[in-house]
Amino acid sequence: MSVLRLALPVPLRSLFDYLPPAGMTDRAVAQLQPGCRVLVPFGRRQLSGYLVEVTARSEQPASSLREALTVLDPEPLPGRAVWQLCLWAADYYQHPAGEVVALGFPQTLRDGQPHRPPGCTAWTLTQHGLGLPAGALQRSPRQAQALALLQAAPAVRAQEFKAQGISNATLRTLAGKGLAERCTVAPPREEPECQPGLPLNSDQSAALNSIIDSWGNFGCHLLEGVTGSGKTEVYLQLIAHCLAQGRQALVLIPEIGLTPQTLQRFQSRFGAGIVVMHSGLGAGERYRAWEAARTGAARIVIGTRSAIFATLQAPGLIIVDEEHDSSYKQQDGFRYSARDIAVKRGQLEDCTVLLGSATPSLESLHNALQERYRHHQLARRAGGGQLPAITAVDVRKAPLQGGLSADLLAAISAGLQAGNQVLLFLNRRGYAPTLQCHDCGWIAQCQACDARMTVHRRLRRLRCHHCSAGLALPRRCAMCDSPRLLTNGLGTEQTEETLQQHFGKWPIHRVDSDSMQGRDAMQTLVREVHRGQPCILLGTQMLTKGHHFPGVKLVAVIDADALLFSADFRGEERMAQLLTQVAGRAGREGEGGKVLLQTHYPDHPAMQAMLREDYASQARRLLAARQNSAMPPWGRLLLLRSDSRDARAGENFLGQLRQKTEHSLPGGCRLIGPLPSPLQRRAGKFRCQLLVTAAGYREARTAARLLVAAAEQLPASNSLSWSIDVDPLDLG
DNA sequence: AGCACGCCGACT
DNA sequence: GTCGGCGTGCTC
Repeated sequence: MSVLRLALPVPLRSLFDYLPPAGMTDRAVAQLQPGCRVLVPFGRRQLSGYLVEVTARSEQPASSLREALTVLDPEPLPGRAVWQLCLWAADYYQHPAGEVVALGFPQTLRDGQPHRPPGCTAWTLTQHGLGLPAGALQRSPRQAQALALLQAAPAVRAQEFKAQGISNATLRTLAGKGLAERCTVAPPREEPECQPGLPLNSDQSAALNSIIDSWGNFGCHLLEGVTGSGKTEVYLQLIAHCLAQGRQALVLIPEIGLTPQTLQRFQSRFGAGIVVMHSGLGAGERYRAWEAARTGAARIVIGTRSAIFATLQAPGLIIVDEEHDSSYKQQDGFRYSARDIAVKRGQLEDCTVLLGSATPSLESLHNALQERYRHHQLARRAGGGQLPAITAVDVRKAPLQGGLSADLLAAISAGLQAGNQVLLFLNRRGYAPTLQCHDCGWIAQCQACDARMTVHRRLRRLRCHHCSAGLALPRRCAMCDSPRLLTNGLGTEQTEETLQQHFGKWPIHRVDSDSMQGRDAMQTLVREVHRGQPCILLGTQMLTKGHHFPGVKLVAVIDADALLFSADFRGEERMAQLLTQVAGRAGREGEGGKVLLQTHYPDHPAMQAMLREDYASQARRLLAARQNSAMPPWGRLLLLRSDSRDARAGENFLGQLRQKTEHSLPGGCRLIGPLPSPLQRRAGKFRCQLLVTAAGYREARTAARLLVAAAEQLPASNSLSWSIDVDPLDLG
């Protein structure tokens, strides 16, 4: 007896056993390969699962086994490496394998549709047509010509007939005689035509040559290059090398990093053969891109996080740009890190992996310093430009208008008058983070979260930035009915007003998720700013990611203090990355870039570090400090979260989990909690967490398996859900 | 996750 | 009398 063991796309970690479809021979069953999709009945519905193995017997009672309906794929669609990668990731992140594998498929295939590659129309000979001798149909020269083409290849694209002057009518005649028929074939492989690269400076060519020298096997490289040092040019020339070897390149970019600018740069260098994969794609486009990557029709695949699961026909290079960016880590459901999976994939595909950043994560830096990765540094700006000077603006006792000190206002004014562009960074959208009653002190809180509601004046609404709640801006206090309501603190909307008063005659562009609503709002803005006219750019992180504004000479951080007192152990790392990235927007072209940090704590060690050291040396210092606390990257973390309607249930659940597992965890593991999450109530649910620290990779993996097994055995009490986060980024 | 079954409130 | 609310239980 043969049993098909399947991974099903359901949130259940077990595999499911089925009998082979009725009528399938033992021989055919024995030849099935892992990764094939199999359509099965599941409860009252049908699902398309993935064959993990064919086994001789099942743990399940034979009577409970149901028959599979059909095997959907004669050959598995994911390549061997991606299949292995998915199983590895499912185990590493302790997530159901079926859901992981499904991520590598376009929606129609997940739904169990047969694989009909979206290709070009073509013609092929029928059985009858194949029987014709060469040189047949002499009485009709057009038909004979068409036949000759069809006899030379298994299928010929309609386009090629057209090119030969053979009309559709001729082909239809052949079809009418039962000799030929329509079919679809994969689009032809588009060959990129590499334009010559820009000249490289010595750092760039050293990095490029060193990576090329170690080409041909798995190897991971960290390219640490200051902002403006020309990392992208190194990527492009490395991709050109990869293409010349007949291999494909996969380029991952952060979620919002896919700017038309980036794409344009790739297109103008390589011309054809590029596909893009991101969440904005429609179902059809996505399928097309996926198929082009899988068949090799696409030579370069540029995509966001989930593109790491796209099968490639012949990968030679995987690039993770801005590898420190937190959007590589999925923050819900299957909480994977595309950057970490990229390194694993490089091993499985035996190809080169390149992680690039101006501000590498301490994880990657650690791997580089431990010589697990090759380390390449670009310390100079490509055009020879100077890195901007960073200065603190001490705002203690200084009067602030809309958060702007007199010094900053003067600097902005001077910049604009000199014909420069100015970039202001404020990582808080809305008008003000708090609405308070002046008479009784009442503060507008979200009903569903432990959070204050943000005032959005333009919209005349209060909104919670942690859930979807929103309500009309109240005119009177909810407690005492006083009409004297004040706003406390400030956001981009308010600062924009102040700027409007002072610099009304210059254009002021606010750039946050509220103001950049339209599909191409950002693109329109970028085009406008690139014209180079003096203006003010005021925005949140949105402004700093993936966009270059060469005309900006002055950058100011309006509230640098907001980054100073983070409870998270990564707080300082994040602050250094963010401020360095923001600062890097200044003076990209030529010289004279200036960066001002407004702060009440100019003497705070982290602030001093920003002023005196570059990122590279800060990062090394922070890395050393982490060693003492055995925090990542020296140690490993697992986070178990619970989510429940009632405040106690989650703490109970995690407490039991702790009791059940703490004596069997591998040595060196420590448990912290259960504790309420920093924002305990969110969207009406109470959140708790149990943090596990482990000494290393092996210990963390063992602990993860143990904890999940134990959690699954605990009674699934009402309205409680739990999840595990392996290598969590946010302990919140 | 779906999709059932199951047992209590406001409607034709 | 039913339509339907979502609690809870199962899926090889």
